[in-house]
Amino acid sequence: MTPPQASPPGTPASGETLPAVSLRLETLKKRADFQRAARARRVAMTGFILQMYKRPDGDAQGMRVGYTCSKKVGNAVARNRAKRRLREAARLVLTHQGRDGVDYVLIGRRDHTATLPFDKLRADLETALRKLHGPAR
RNA sequence: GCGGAAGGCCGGAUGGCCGCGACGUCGGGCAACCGGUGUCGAGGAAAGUCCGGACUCCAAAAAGUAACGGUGCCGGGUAACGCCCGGGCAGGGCAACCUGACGGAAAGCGCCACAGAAAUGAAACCGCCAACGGAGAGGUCGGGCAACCGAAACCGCCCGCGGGCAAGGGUGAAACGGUGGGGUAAGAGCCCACCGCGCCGCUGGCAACAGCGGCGGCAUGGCAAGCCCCACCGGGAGCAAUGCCAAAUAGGGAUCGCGUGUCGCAAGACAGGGCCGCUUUUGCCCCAGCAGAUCCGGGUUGGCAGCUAGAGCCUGCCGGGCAACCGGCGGGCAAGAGGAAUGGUCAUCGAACCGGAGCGAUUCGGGGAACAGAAUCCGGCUUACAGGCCUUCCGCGCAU
RNA sequence: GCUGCUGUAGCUCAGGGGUAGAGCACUCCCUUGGUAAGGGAGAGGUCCGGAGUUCAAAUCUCCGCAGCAGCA
Repeated sequence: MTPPQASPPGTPASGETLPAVSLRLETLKKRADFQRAARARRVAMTGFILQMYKRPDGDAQGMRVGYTCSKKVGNAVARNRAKRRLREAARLVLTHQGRDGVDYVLIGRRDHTATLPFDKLRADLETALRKLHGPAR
């Protein structure tokens, strides 16, 4: 999985100083990445649970996002809809406020992810990001 | 107008902005890729995975057969089906129409609890009947004025013995044809009529079957979604199949099987052995310290193909057919993801539903769409589903 | 996606056409100074749901609904 591409040792691996630059979103696909994020810091909101894993310095650059909607969320329609709304929220928020070198995982919740007003969902994501970015040091 | 039956269709619409997936194309870049642009992008059930196929692998195929499984009125349609169409029969409905796992119980085995006399070649609990024997309280007969005594031909009762009968009773889901009449000691298909049943013949039909006639004289209780018999069909596994590339690990261990002939220098040939349950035929493999089978352990949880044009769907005309469907000519449509694309938002219009006004047509405000998301692909079935539209038909009521 | 298996008392399971059972747990009583163990008595069921076959279905058949497992 993800062979290390050995970024130049001189590069400062801090994406934390450039929040205004819009970053490309890469989708998380490997099971191992999800499991690693699941052990990391998290914050729960009404519409979702956000997990954030800071990859070690020297790893590949770029921000990655994963989405998880298990069978607990509902049937196939509810799961897909929840995933799409999370994806749209991530596109609007994380491209501006996300950080480089970080894996985010958004987990859908039963009933709320698919029905919450989108503005609320988006605002919650911003709040959750502040909580995770703030005290983490 | 009210109530109902059948078949078919739709199942939110239009537009703007920002995004997503696939393919094509243009530009930039050595390349990874980036940017622009065009086209296409969920369903009637995409679902359940219940049937049938295509396709792939198990080495391939044919014939027969055993076991196992499936189907089950008849005929047709189809690549095939447990599907569809038409017909028959049975049941339901006033009708339109609907429903039906609908072969065989006189090949065999098995089961039929409880109750009941008896649960299937009948038997006989209560009961019915005549004869015989007994008894002698009643009627009766004889005697006597009467109390009473006696008799046993008749009527009825009681007891006994061996017979005849199965109509009636009661039990049960079911009791060895039903109803009526004759008949008899009492009864009984014992006889007769009708109905049912069975057999035979004729007619109609490809057939299931129907109609008519004759005969039999009741023999044939139910269950085959119990075993079974008969007819027909079926090899197994599944796209996470399967093939290829790359990476990685210790090419590890255990069990089973063969242990090998003749000719030939050899190649090979012939025996022999093995290979989808078995047999046969064709075919393929083996002859070595090995190759084979099964299992355990270890590694990888990457990429590409399979992967979307096929018995395809829709439709116009013509032809065949009652129809399902088939044939011909023409037109149109047709997603291909892979942690898995259809989303977000705004505007306009909007069905159900809720509230107000009105006798009502209607109108004002609120509200903002059911079940549900392609995962190899087709044909069906089944299940879920707010609401709406169209066509045909039936019954009742009113008018003519 | 594909393929299997299982649903019976609070829990673990029997029963495979004829009145629903066992063990543990629960309630009450006995025993003990008290508790456990032991003994006795008792309560507890839409047999996952709906149709069908049958006189009769937890059992046989069909259609659903849940839960669990396996397969790259």
